Amino acid sequence: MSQQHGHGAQARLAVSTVIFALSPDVDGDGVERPSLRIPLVRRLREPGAGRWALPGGWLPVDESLEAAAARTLHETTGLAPKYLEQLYTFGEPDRSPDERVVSVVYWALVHSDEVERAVADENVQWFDEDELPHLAFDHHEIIDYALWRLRTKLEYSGIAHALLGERFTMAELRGVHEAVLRKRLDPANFRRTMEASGTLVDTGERLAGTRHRPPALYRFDASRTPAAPPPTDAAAHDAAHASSASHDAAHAASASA
Amino acid sequence: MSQQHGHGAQARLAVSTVIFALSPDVDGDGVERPSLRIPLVRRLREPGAGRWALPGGWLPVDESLEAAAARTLHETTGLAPKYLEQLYTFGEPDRSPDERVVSVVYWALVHSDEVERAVADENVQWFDEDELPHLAFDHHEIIDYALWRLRTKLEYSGIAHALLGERFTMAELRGVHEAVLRKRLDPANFRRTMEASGTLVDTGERLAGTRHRPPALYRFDASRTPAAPPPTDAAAHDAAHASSASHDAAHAASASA
DNA sequence: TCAAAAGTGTTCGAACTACACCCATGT
DNA sequence: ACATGGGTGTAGTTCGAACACTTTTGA
Repeated sequence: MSQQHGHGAQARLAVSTVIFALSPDVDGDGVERPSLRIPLVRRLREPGAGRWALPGGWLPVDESLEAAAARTLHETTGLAPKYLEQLYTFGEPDRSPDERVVSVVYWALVHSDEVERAVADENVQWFDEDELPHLAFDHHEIIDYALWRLRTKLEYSGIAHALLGERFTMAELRGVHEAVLRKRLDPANFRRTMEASGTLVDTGERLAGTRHRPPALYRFDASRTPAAPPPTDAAAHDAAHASSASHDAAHAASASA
Repeated sequence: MSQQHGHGAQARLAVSTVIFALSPDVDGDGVERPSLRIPLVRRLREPGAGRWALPGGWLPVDESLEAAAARTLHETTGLAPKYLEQLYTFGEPDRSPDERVVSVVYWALVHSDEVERAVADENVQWFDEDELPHLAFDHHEIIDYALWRLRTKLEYSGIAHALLGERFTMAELRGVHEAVLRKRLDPANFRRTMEASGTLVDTGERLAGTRHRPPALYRFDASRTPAAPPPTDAAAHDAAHASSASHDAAHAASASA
């Protein structure tokens, strides 16, 4: 029952992404606390023309959800995400004034290394996490949710490195945590916690040019990641690292009774 | 760019639900360990006709995602879910042989009180969690993921009660945890952990008719639930309790650059 | 030699585990 | 009275927070 609606009266499927990156370190010496930044695009057509919105687009019939999110991200920022994960699917019937649109939303983390190359013109701008403009639709709620996810996940998972470059100091890594969690962390305890996680590798190199004692440079070792969740491969919610394809799996609607 | 595809070449949107309930307690005295059961429907048409699949259907244009999941659940089991939450959206292009189908999957917990009334005929059957039949599409992966979610969430959230009735003993609640987590729990420590969570209320009543000392009956107090996540109201992933509407929010595809 | 961050050691208390033990009821 | 789960007490352990302290560099 209630199955055949014909292909005409369907909701349209969109994919959007909440992209996070760190503000460039002003001094380059790690003294300044970095802040979280999010790129938004200006809507050029109705509904919501002129307002800022999340980068996204309609889902092409032959493209996977994750691939669409990655493409969107690249088209907007010019960068490749180091981390990409499905966030939630928003689909209230009344969210878009004209037609029914269901949006599968992803969230992404981008290297600070490459942020300098980021696109930014009059229609694409990066906003500070706590200085967001008036947004189209309910994109503000979506971003709030993505921020909550990021903060929650940071506390039990080693994703902070995805916002840094290949090599980083312990202080830089701590700076990411402090910026995201919005609170100071004890350097001694932070170091021990990270070392205990076993996901960091001391490269042997040290960062010269600081005003004082040169800190060790670490890199993240993905192979040492704890245990990944059992489900659909990279399991979307609590695993892994972008790029790895096939988060998604098949399914088709089934008859009821 | 890459925006207008026309309304013809779209993916179709389906909603499915993984429903969990406890097997009826055989003896009624809580001695038997209950087990998790999942209702499946037999597909009547191609593709995958004859195979078992998750209850679900096409998304009507004017129905919210959650409402569609709840309706599906009711049509299949004849019951109302006590807990309903979005799980993940599956959308690989090749999952369904004929056309592109994107499925928004929910998971639900159902009262054991009402499970007796559950529908079950030749096209709707309840299967034990570890005795699933050959499933259509990748529904097995989806169920595995839902099971992982259930187990993970049980450990930090008080959702176990949603599988029981209004009033329950501490041993029954522990039985749910043991059945879901597949391991024995220390009765003393379990009791203290639950009492410390502050979400249980002693009704003052006691369960008579047991072979020995009558245990106290508790009920769950939703108002004492810890702090709900900030985002979109009930916040889908880590909050809340079904029924409460408006998980979802608006969004429409936006132009890029 | 001094400032400042890198990095180490130690103590404290909360939270969880294991397990001994008493309590109340039906038979 | 006794078997059986209901329910309480308590000691050991683990883990993170707090903070004193030593090390290493540039200026």
